[in-house]
Amino acid sequence: MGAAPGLRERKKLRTRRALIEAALRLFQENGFEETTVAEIAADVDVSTRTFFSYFASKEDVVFFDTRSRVDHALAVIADRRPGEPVVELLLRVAETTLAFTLDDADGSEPALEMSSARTNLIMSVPALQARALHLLFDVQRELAQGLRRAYPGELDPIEAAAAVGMFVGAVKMAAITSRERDDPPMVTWDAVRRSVDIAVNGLRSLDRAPGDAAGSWPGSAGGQNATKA
Amino acid sequence: MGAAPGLRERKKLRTRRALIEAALRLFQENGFEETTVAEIAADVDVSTRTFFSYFASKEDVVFFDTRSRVDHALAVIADRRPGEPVVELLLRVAETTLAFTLDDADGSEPALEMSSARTNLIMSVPALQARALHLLFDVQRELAQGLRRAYPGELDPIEAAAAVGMFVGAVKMAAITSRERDDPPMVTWDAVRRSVDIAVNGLRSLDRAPGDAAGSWPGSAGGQNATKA
DNA sequence: CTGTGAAATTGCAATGGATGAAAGTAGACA
DNA sequence: TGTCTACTTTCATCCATTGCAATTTCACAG
Repeated sequence: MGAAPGLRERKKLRTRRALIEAALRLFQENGFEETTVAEIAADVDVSTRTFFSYFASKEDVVFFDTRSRVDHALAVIADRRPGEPVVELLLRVAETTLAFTLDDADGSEPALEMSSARTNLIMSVPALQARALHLLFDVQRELAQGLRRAYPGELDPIEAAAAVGMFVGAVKMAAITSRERDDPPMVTWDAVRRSVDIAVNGLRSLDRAPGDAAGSWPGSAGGQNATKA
Repeated sequence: MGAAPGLRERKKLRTRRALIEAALRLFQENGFEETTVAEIAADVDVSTRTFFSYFASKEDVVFFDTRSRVDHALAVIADRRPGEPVVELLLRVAETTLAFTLDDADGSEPALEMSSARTNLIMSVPALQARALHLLFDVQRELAQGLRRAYPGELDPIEAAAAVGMFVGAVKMAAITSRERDDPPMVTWDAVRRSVDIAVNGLRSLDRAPGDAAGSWPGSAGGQNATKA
């Protein structure tokens, strides 16, 4: 790979990171809308104009590490195991992506703590919410395309799109619903598992007699945590 | 309901409609970004400031009829038939909402033609895409809540959220994927039906031997249209 | 070293969306 | 007819975002 990054590159990386850190800190301390791009730039001692040569918008700083995570997921899909069912692959993508994220998505920052704070920030700022949803949408298209390529002749574009859409859709709504109720991480985690079960087994499974075994993930709580209805 | 709308109300309605029509027309003719709010306002002979007392943002004019459609869907959910399975209800919500939309979502406008042109506009303008996704997200939360209320004791918040998320997610991605390839309406329609089938039967159903009967909607083409993979 | 070209940064001006405040105007209503 | 109130208009201002031209800073060949 690239041997000598070169001063220029290093400097750019440093500036980028500084902008990210300053931005996230200021957003935390003073709020997103309250913080102006000028302030962020000033904090890093660059011109406002420079900020926009690093990020397309004020919102985008917050999602600085999205790309690497998506690429990771796409890689897993591209390397799908021969004969592996679509469900299995999607499950594996979810697992590994999470692991990758918790590990160290980019190359710095205390992933775990920051991740949570950032999620709160995103959920509480409409503009960020919108950006996140838009980003997620584009990601889904990429995933669907990757899935299609991984199963040539077996999965048509519509099926791939629907599969990704329902999987992501289920997890997204479940996760958000859980976080909204201030569920502790473990409970939210279980909510995600359950939503995956539902996606795997279909909407029909919701109408079968409750107490119906459906666990499809190793370690699933079994889909039975009757949260306060 | 309200008997005499009163001149004041009528005038307000008229202004609102005029703004919507002017905006959509200008967006069509000159493009979304190219059109300024000032131009729209000028076209209707009101101040720019007034525009913002009718719509929170430039984007929002485009989604003027979303509210009524959502309310319609929520009404269907609230009136769910006793003993009706969740899947059935969701299917029915989709059906009736579509019918309602084609009919006459608001009270004017040639629903069909406009609908398509508007979708194209939305899909081609990032800002509108983002707004649409954000709106859809909020809608999903409302639907999930409605669903939860419609099945007290039978559906916990997570299940309701996951159900709505996967259903909407599947349909959204399938529909968009189809439109992107310029599929004719009929084909797109079939794509939606197939995505519903997948959501109903679960991701597992994708890995079963192809040619597996799965039609769950009256008139479904059978989920077999092998679109050019 | 040193010149030179490419890449990055900066300053500056302008556009346009969005909001707050004060003042004006016109229906609603007694 | 004369308020009361809702809706508009003006006016001022903030701030994100972008284009442009000038300037600075590396990378690199000579």
